[in-house]
This record gives sequence, C-alpha cells and structure tokens, in this order.
Amino acid sequence: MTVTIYDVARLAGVSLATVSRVVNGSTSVKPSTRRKVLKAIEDLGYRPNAVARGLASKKTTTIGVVLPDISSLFFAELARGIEDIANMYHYDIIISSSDQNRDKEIQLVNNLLEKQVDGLLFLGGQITDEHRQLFGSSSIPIVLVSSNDPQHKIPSVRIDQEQAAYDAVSFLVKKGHKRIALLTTKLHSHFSQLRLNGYIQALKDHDIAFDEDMVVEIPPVYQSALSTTTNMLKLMDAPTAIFTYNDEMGIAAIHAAQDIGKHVPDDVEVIGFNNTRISQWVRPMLTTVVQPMYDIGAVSMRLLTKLINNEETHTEIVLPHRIEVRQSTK
Amino acid sequence: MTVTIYDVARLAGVSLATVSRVVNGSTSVKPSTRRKVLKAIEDLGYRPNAVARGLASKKTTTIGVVLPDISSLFFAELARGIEDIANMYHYDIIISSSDQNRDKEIQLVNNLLEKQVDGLLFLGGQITDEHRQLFGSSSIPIVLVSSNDPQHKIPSVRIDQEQAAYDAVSFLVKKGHKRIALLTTKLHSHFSQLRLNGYIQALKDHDIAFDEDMVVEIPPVYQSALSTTTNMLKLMDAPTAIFTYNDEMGIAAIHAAQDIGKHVPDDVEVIGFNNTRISQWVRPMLTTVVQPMYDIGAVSMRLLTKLINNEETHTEIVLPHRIEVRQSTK
DNA sequence: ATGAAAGCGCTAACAC
DNA sequence: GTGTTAGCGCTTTCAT
Repeated sequence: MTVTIYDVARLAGVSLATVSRVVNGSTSVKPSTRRKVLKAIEDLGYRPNAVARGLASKKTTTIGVVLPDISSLFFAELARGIEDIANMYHYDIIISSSDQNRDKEIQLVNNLLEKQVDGLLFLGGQITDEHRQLFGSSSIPIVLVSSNDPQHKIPSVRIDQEQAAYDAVSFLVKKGHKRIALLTTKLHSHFSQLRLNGYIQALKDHDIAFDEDMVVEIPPVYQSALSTTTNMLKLMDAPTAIFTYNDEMGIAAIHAAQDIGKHVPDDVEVIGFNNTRISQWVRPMLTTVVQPMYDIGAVSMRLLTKLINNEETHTEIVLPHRIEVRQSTK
Repeated sequence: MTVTIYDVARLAGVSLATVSRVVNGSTSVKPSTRRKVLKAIEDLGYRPNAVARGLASKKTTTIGVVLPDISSLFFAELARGIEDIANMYHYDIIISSSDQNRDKEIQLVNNLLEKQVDGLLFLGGQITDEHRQLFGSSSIPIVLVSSNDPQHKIPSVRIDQEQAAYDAVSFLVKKGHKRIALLTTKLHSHFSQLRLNGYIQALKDHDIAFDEDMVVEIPPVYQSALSTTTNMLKLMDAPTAIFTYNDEMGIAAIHAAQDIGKHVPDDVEVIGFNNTRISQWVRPMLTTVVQPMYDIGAVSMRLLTKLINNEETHTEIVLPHRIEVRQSTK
C-alpha cells in the first residue's frame, strides 16, 4: 500500500540508513548512490512519513499557537506574521482559538503538548499561576505574544501598552481636551489595566482631574461602542475626545457622533488603537495608535526558533509604537 | 526524563495494554484497576504522546487547511467555522496560507500529506489538473471549500456564485438601473467567471445591453476599488449602480462616491458581497450578498469528518445565499 | 561512504 | 479483564 523508506532502499539497492541520509540532505553520500536513491524515490512516489520521523527524532517541526479568536482582525493579522516566519524555518502551525476562556486555554495547551509541538506561542489575556505552572511543566519553549508575564519569567514580545495609552491621551490633552472618554474592556485584565494606567498618568501629568464617568468598560466590539458613545455624547458634560480600545470601536465612535449630528473632528476627536486596515475604511479616516501586529507575530516566531535552538537572545522584546495621525483628530 | 506509558504501567502494576485501555476509554477494564492506573497517571504527570499514537494507529486527529490568506476577513471567519467543528470532533487544524500561488498550494498540500493529516480542506482559486492529480495521489479525503471542481469529481461546499450575482444584478435592474458597474477581480478565475456569467445573464434577461466598460478587473482591495470607482463616477456615462466582488470594495465604492460629492444611494446604489462584519461599519450601511462564511467552514469540516469515517453523504453541498438590504440601496 | 541494529512510545491483534 | 507481542516508519549511534 503505502511506500516506505524500506521500499526505496530495496529498489535502490542500498540500506535504510542511506535513503534516510539522502532524504535529510546529509553530505556524506556518494553522488552516484544519491542519484540512484533519488530515482527510486521518484519512481515509487515516495513521501516521507513525518509522524514516524517525529517519533524517532523527537522533533515535529510543528509549533502550536493559542489565541483568543482567529476570526478577529487583530489576531488574524498577527497569525499571518507568525505563519510567514514559521514557514521560513520550515515549521507548520496548529492554530486554536481559546475565546479567552481560561479552562479552554489550559486544555488547548495540554493538547498541543501531547502533540509534541516543538514550541508554543501563547496569545491570551491573563497569565495566572495555573498558566505558569502548566508552561513550567513542559519542556518546550513558550513565548507570550502581544502580552507579557508581570513576573517577567516567560519570554514575550509586545509593545508598551501603558506608554502607548499615555502617548495617545497626551496627544489629546495637548489639543486642549479636558473631557477625554476611554472606551475600554474588561478592566480586571492586565492589558486594560495598563492602558488605564497610561490614561490616568497622562491626565495627572497635565493636571486634569480624573473623572470615572469618562471610563467605560464594554465588550470591545462595534455595536457596544456605538450605543455607549451615542449615550455619552448626549450628556450635558459630553466628552470632547474619545480614545478607544481598538479600531472597530473607534469607527463606531465616529459613526455615533455623526449619527447624532456632531462633526468629527470639530466637535469630537477620536483615536483608535492597533491601526488595522479598517482604520482607513471610514470617513474621516481614523487616527490610531499603531501596534505592529504582523511584526509582533513575526518577531515572536523568530524568538521561538532561537529558543528552540538554544541560541542566545533577549527574551523580553518591546516593539515600538507610534500614533498615525489621520482625519479623526485635528 | 519524559514519562511514558511504560512507567505508568509499572507504577500501577499492570501491563502496557491496560494503561492504553484506560487512556483510550476502553470499556473492558475493572473499575478498581482503572482507578489504580488513573492514580499512577496523576502521580507521574503522564501525558500521552500523540506522535507515537499516530504512528501506531495511523490516525493523527489533525486535519490540514490550505487557504489563500488567513489575515483576510473572509478566510479568517471561514477558518473559525472550520475550527469550531474540528474541535467538536477532536481534530486539530494546521493552517497554511497559499497566497493563491499554485506552486505554493502544491507544496503546502504535499507537506500536509507528509504530516499524515487525516483529511484536507482546500480553499483556493483554480483547480488545475495538477491539483486533481495530487489530490488523487493521496489516500485521505479532501473537500473543496467555497469553490468547486468543474468536473464534479471532488467533494465541495459552496454557494451558487452565478445565481448570487444574477440575483444582485436583477435586484439593481428592477430599480431601473441600466448602467451597472461590476467591480471584480482576476476574470480568468473560475470564481469571477461565474459571477460575470450571472451578471451578463441578468442583463440579458432584462433586455439591457452589455457594456464591457462597466466591467473592471482589479485587485480586490479597498484602495484599487476606491480609485477605480472615483474615475468611473466622473465619466459622462457614469454607472448609477455598483456591484462589487467583496464588501471591502463596496465600502470603497461608497466612499469614492461621497468623496466626489455624490449621494449614496440617491445618486448611486452599491451592493457588496459576503456580508462580512464590516458591511455594517460604514454609512450608509452596505447592502450585500450574504455568503455564510462561518457555515461554509463548519459544513465543510462536518463533511470531511463523514468522509473520514466512510459515512454516507452528499459530496456536493450548495448552501443558500440571499441579499441583505441595508442603506446603500434604495 | 555505507550498513546493521536498536530504539522512539504507542496500538492492536491475539492469547490466556 | 488483562498480558504478550509484533509492529507503525523512521533516525541514529556504532561498526566497518
């Protein structure tokens, strides 16, 4: 039925070992026998069995990726960065969506470890002790992507969320805004907490009183941002600027303003986050904090390959961010 | 170092086979010994090696997915449908992006076959003879997702592209439009060809002359749709309605119209395709042909599981489409 | 430069 | 209900 390395060896009149050598590109094979073997492989249509190879070599050339949701613009873009570099180093990637659910995250990681992946890329929200313990129990390298371990024990690649938020809010403050809304999500999460810190610090540094009514915690999607913003803008003390957790919400904020007859950026300025493609698919185009998603993915994967090969490397990488100014701010 | 099934057997005082039985949930194990084994597994922190299992059982519980680009909204959404059902049946998915490049497609499929995936989901453009031959050479089931084999030899799940285009154009014609632009891509591809056929047939059935200037072939992205539409709308004989290949282009068409002072839908009506989330993230919201991406993915994966288990099933599934009418049409 | 042989960790008959 | 044994298809010493 299936043709194995043994069949090739017999047809070529050599041993298993020799076939293995030419398949794996070993140098020490006489050109003439190499040719014989290649011919046999061709004739038989031999395809090496990666599972058998994996068992014997203890390497699967597969890496596992756990992320919240592959259908999200943000993670899909990031995944592409991962994939391209993985490909470059001849790794395949098994992608699994966790929906940020902790039990599912744990289960998915366990499953990937059973599959003997050579490394793991973890993109999630909170890193709990349970995560740390699980990661510790494995013998393969793991890198946290677009987030980090507050205890600085696990390798990671990310941007400085706090500084990024600080920069965005300062940008707004310098234009004279005093009532700046922060549309964010799940405040108990590490990520949102950092952004909030940056927001608060920026206000403080510019002597603006913090008003908790300006901070709203909602699901990070268009619809909730749309209705929330609509309500806020109808208030007596409406915000004059809005800083959102992502671009989808930023677009919603623009639309909310426009729907009730306000002008962006004259009546209200808006800054999004991430610089996903969609930030240019709205009028006025959305000013946003650039988080280099593709690069974060790519750098993470590159770091992982180094870790797998025990190469020297920094294990906490912070990529630069910046503000891309478009028309939703003056 | 790594704990194997053998270690568990020794600690529990049973044989390999018994451990294997409890791990795989076989019925014929005495409750008391099952408990002993479970305890040993717990104590040792045993994790079954899926690679070894795969080699012995000739099943990897992994399926391969080849798609054009995981960072695209359309394929990411579809991938999520695939993943959810895969998960339900305890399969993992290896995702690889082909960029619609034929050589890369072939290479990726070969690679996945080497990895001994239990089945393959292929989302691509053209199915060439080379594809057919490659698919035929494999012993695992393959299903074409969101496209089909003109020769009807390969299982597939999709919508009726031609009819969908026909419906959209007819919808426009019935409102009195005579100059309907078709913004499409790579006309030589099977997919675009079907859409064009539907477009032409709809015009013909309503006695409207076909004008080749109304059909433009461009990269299916925002920027090219934006500039192309801008140019078209400035023409003397500008179209009064636009039907685009996807929603991204539909949004671009709306913006192009607005940028030159035209009103949507009063001056020009626009219909997109796919009903991705973004079709609601624009003002006016985009009328679009609904292609149920998530469902296509889910149904494909379900079909694949049936094929893997040799169950009876239809092998060509056509899912329903419809037009979601929003504000970009009157 | 090439071959022989011992695993890699597990499943799946087949026996008891 | 449980144990024995023979592979699954390959890599990798160690000889030669």
